[in-house]
Parts: sequence; structure tokens; C-alpha cells
Amino acid sequence: MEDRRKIRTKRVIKETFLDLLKEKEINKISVAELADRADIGRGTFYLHYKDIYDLYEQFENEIFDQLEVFYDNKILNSSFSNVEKFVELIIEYIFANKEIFQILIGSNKGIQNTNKFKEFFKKKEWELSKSINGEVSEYQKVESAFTVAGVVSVLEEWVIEGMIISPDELEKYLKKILLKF
Amino acid sequence: MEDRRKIRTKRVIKETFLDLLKEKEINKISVAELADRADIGRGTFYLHYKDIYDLYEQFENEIFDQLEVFYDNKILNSSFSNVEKFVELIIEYIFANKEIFQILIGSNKGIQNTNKFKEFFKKKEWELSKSINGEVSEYQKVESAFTVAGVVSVLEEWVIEGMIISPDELEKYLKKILLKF
DNA sequence: AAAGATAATAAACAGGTGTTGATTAATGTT
DNA sequence: AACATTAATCAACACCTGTTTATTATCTTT
Repeated sequence: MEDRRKIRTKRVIKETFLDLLKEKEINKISVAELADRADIGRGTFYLHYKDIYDLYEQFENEIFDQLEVFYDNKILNSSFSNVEKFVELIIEYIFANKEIFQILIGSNKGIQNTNKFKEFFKKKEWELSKSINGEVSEYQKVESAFTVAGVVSVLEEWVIEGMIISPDELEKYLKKILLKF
Repeated sequence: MEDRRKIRTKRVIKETFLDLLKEKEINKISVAELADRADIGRGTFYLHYKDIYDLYEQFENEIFDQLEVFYDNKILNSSFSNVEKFVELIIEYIFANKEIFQILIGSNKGIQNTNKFKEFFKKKEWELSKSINGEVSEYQKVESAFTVAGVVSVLEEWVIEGMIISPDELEKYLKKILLKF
């Protein structure tokens, strides 16, 4: 996967896709229109992606891979790794990349919900709790599902509503809530 | 809206749709196939619904309207109205109608997320908190978004995973969590 | 620089979408 | 029972989908 043509094509597809996402919801975007705008043959699109949603997913995956790299690097240099640190870092990253998250989460509305956010937090939550507890009780599983969904939903609503309150404010609130657990 | 033909047509469409949902995911269901199976003209479908997702939404709305009727009736005969009672009633209702919720939430996976569940809980949560607090602080809003998402997600995962733990067990866990707030 | 590999293309395919207009049939109202 | 309303149907429309085929262009390797 180092052929220049592939790289160029995928790049122009992603760029055009982002432009279109700014204009309309994902379910209104057709492969035909995208290919036309990107000046590639329609069939070429299918050489790289199953359909528009597949393109969306791969795009989303790339963003969250980047988020993970950022998180893992920062957390290594941190003396203590806990949920508080997680909240800090994630909020920092989202705020620094607000445009992309607004497009991603915004277009998410109305359709689709693999919910990468939830998956990501679940994974990190598990990595944290693994190091602490050996066995996990049924109750702990439910509690964990609860907090994960809670944090993710708060973050999502914060982004969707245009980040009206400051990152610091949000961080304070989330930490206060998580103190209860 | 009392024309027998309309009622009959919408009924057969909904029945056929449910059958199809048991067989495949919603994004694999075409209007053509549905119309064919239901023995109606394809154009007739569009007399009643915008597309398959519109049909899904209207169907979902009907289910949640029924849930609301159930809830409101029960809560009236209850001496105290609080989050605990909410949890009890919702779990009872979902469990009593598990087939429909499994199809609804199951087909939800992979696509779509208006999330009627969340909307419903939000609404009820607001009705409850309205009667208690006059002003709502920014923190309270965040806390409320957190608990709503938490409860809904726990319920959804319970349904998707096949309701492995008993309704009583789940109720106990959720109440224990909500005690913290 | 030439050869072999592979990505991009255009054209055609059967099928689906959502809409329209003309026609037929069923329904509610008087 | 006759009439006006309105639902259902059918065929046709332009357009989109996902796949395949043969052909051309562009890359990587040697």
C-alpha cells in the first residue's frame, strides 16, 4: 500500500468527503457526487471503499488512532494513570481538534452509531481497571458500563452544542461526578 | 385518518417490516422487497413513508408512546415519583416486551441512533427534576446528561446481550448506582 | 530504460430509489 | 343507492448503486 496513485486517490476522496460533510448530512452524500467532485471515476471509489459509510468508518478510525497515540504518549510521562488524567487528556485533545470532532460527531447525528467514542473509552477504562482489580463482579461491569456511557455522552453533547462551557469547566464537572465512583 | 385502506396497508407494511427485521439488518431491507412481500405496489409504500428509516422511526415512536402510556398510568397510582420508581417500571416494561425491544435495539446496531431511549429518559428526568429544583445549574445539567446516558446505555446493553442477568438483579444494580447522585 | 505489476478508467449491467401522471377501485357521506 | 373523495395501482422517469469487463496509464523494480 505504498503506490502513489492509491495514496493520491484516497487522499482526494477523504478531502472531498470532508468538504461534503460540512455541507450536508452523510445520508445525503452519494458516491456519484463525491466521485464527480473529486474528479475520479465512480468505479475507482469502490476500489478503496465498500460504500460511503465504510469511508466514514475508516476516516473515523484514523482520527481515533491518532487520539490513542496522543493519549498513550502523554499517559506514559504521567506519574499516575487514572480516570482523572483520562478526562483531562481527552478534553484537551478534542478541544485542540474541535473542527474535525464537530464534523464527525455532527454528521453522526441522524445516522450511524458504531460509537467509536464509547469503544475507545471502554478500552481505556478496561486497561485502567485491569491493573487494579483481578476479578470483576457483575455489579462492577454494570457500573463501568454506566460511567463509560455517561462520560462519552457528556463529551458528545459538549461538542454538539458548540463547546459553550470551557474545557476547564467541563473537566471540573466530570471529575466531580467521577469522584462518586 | 380512518380510511380502512390506509389502516390495512400500514398494518401489512409494519408486519412485513418486522418479519424482515428478524431476518436481516435494516440497511439491507429495500422498499422493493418489502412491497413485494407485502403484496402492495412499491409506490404505495411512498404514500405512507418517506423511506425505510422513516418507517423504522414511526414504528419506534409507536412503541415508545405505548411505553409512556404504561409509565404515566403506573406512576399516577404511585405514592412517590422518583428515579427509583422509573427504573422499576421501565425494566418491567422492557422485560414484558422483550421480543420487540430486542428487534428494535438489535437492528439499531450498525446504523441509526436518534436514540428514542435517551430522549424518553431525558424527558422523564426533566419532568422529575422540574418539580424539585427551580433553577438548574450548569453542573446539574452535566450531571443529568451523565446519569441519563448511563442508565440508557446499561438498559440497552442488557437487552442486546440477551438479558442474561435478571430484571431484579439489574434493578438492584441501577438503584445502587443512582443512590450516589 | 524496459518490463512487469497494478491502479484508474469508461462503459455497460441489473437492480434499487423516489417521484409523477393517468387510471382503477374502494371507502365514507349524503 | 349514487356521488364525491381518496387510496392503490401501474408504468415511466431520471438518477444512484455496486459489480464486471476490457483498455489505458502510471507506478515500482530491476
